[in-house]
Amino acid sequence: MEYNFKAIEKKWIANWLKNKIYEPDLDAPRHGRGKSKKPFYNLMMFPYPSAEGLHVGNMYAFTGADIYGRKKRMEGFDVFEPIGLDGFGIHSENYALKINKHPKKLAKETEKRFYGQLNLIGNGFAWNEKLETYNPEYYKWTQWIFVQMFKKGLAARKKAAVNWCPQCQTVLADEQVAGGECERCSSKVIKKELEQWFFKITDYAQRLLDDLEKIDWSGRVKIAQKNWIGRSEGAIIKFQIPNSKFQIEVFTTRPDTLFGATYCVLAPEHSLIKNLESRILNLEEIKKYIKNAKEKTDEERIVGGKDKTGVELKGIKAINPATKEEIPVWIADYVLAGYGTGAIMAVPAHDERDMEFAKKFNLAVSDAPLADRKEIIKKVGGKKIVNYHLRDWLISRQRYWGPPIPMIFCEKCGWQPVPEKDLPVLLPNVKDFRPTGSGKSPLATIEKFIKTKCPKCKGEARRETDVSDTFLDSAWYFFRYVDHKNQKEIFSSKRAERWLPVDMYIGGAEHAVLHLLYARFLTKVFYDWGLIDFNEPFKKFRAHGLLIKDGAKMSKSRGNVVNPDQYIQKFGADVLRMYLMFLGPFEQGGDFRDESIAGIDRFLNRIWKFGGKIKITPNNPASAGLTGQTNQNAKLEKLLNKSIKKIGEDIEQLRYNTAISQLMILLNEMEKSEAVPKNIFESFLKILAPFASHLAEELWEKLGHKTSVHLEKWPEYDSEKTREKTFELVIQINGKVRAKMEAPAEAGEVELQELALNHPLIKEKLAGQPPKKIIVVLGRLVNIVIQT
RNA sequence: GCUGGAGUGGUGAAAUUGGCAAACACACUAGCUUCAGGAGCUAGCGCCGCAAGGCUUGAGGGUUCAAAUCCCUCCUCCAGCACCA
Repeated sequence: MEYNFKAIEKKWIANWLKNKIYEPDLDAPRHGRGKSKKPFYNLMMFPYPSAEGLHVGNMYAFTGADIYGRKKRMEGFDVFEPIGLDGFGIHSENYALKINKHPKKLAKETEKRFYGQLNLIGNGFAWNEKLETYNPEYYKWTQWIFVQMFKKGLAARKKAAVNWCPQCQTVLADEQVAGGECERCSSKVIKKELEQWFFKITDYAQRLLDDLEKIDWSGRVKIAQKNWIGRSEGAIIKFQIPNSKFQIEVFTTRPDTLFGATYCVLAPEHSLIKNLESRILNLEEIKKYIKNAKEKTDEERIVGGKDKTGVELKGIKAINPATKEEIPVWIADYVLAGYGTGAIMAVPAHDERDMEFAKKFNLAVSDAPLADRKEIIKKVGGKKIVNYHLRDWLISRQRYWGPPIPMIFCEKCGWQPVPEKDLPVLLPNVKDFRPTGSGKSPLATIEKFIKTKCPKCKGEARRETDVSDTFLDSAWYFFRYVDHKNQKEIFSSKRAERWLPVDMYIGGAEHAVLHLLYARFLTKVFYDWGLIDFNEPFKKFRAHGLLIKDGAKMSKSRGNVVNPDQYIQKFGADVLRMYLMFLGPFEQGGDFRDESIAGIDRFLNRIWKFGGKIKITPNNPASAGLTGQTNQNAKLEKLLNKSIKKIGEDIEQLRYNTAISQLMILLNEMEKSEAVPKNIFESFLKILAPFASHLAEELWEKLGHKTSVHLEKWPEYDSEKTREKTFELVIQINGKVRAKMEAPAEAGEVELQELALNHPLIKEKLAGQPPKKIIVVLGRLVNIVIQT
């Protein structure tokens, strides 16, 4: 009978749903008591639903995560594997703009489509707990978080030069600018001076850095976060401006080079410049330079970096506190306003950039010796400080498709949070959701929305019209999964205590300094508020690799994006799942090539045929007597035990490619048998089950089982049975293989040496020459070293 | 420039962490089979060589009885950060 994957997969998807085999009891007591099992929160990064449908990259990530979860379930854990949609935000909204469909309408359609597809990929999702970030039941709590942040002093409005994407017509957080381009639409980002809402993630910089030590995460992601936080230790040193009350405060990591500081440089935005205006002799020139610098994009400032620009503040000098010499003061845009004090002391002898600048403008270069690192700061009245590269999280977005920021401005009382009882602030259903281009959100055009009462004085007031960053939605969704219907509180502490923190999290490395950093931040904030008793959200995180097609990353612009639907249609979900996992190590990614799917398709068909044809003998092969078949069974049993061990270890390390190859080796061997003991075939189905979830289930049922193979216990291996009685002894002469022979596994050094020296081929090669040295590696090889 | 990671057959990749390089597949070749199809089965398949044999893990050197694996020098590719003082 042909393997009818369509019917079989459909049958089991319905069966699993009906029997709720992937729905843990979220309220079960923690563990130990009664029948409740140990909880295991198996999380994957929820997708943002683009209308093109599920990307094969999503399926790759989800399959890898699901296999891990399925094994944990079989190991006796109560596995919780939720799914949802990150449907609010610029990505979804930009697509809505492109096809000119209202985001709300589009969301309903993509939701249906995505859930339909996700239902077909063979994952063990807890469908009852699904959530979408654009539902008021969800974003009510996103807004609640904002209100608490404000009340606790962690949300504040600041005027700053912020990133502005001219295409998306909104501001962006630093983390959402990659190489000077908008993370979403790849437009060049420009700087704008605007007043915006920020979350004070910088208050948590040190904790975010320190706690990286205690979590089990992919190394590359930890390193990326560490670099992003960018701690550097240094000092602030003051340079007095003669005949004035002003000083230039500079930040340096090398105070010991102070003697070589031959000029100072201020960032063009530096506030001191205004104070000194009356004394600047070339004020016009300076003003022109400042104006120019502000209009440059980041890109221009960086690319222009090779050719530094700057203007001297004529009439202004500064005194080097170490040498007491008067040195010139410049402004230049190679000094950044947002880092350190926005001013530097330039030491051309020890800094390439300063040297470049000095050369261009013919400034003095000093080769003064280094000062003593320990004392110098005190001597010149400086102070030690720690600086971070991390900036505060810019949370405002001048867009439509997000949770309105729940704040109200009153002329009398200032900014007031919307009272909790009035949440959610519903996103109004406007017709024109397009960005206005005026620097304001589309909500700013809706009088009815804006006009409100001040919660404090009840006077006339207006609402904030910006929405919050979509990364706020996704920074806490894993908390909500455990209690997504709760409308009284963000989540119950009972459920959080049972299920959180997340045991295993799998997702893309591209979120290293975005989602993964924000989620850690909010978790620490929740901890400080007493909502939870842990301060890291994900105990274990593994970044999966990237799927490549035709040698390049899949992207719409290249037109090489693979949609899983057609493959599921043609081969079935099991084949696609296994094919994706067979491509290469999960954490490394792989090259998607149509032609190689055939190998997995054949493999699963062979399993199917084998399951239909084989004669199955009773469990105990020893009782069958000493026949040739028994020898074959003993061999099979040994291979099975080895396979259970290897596949178990491979899954634990996400090395699914080698686990699958071991399954193939096992099938190859089983096919050589005329009859296979029932217990061996059953074990094979169990270790196959995490990979080919439907096929394994169908064959399991065919063996007469009434319950799901996915609820079976993961087989144990007998280490006694993985051990061979003999091994192939490799005999080398001067490190080159000259002969091989069977040798007893127990053989000692002397015995192996004897065996090697007496081997006819070796005897011939040696021709009576005495060995200089003999190295014996037990259970492996003998290397005979002779004179050459 | 800085920080990580990686370079192994025609292709995707394995290699018990210093012990037989190329497992498992794809593609290819030959044969069988077939109501001819992108099906199934069998065998072969790193390179040179008729063979014995020799060579082979980006390049070069080193350590070792033994190196894809450790050390040094260099080259290439990928990812992230980048005028952060």
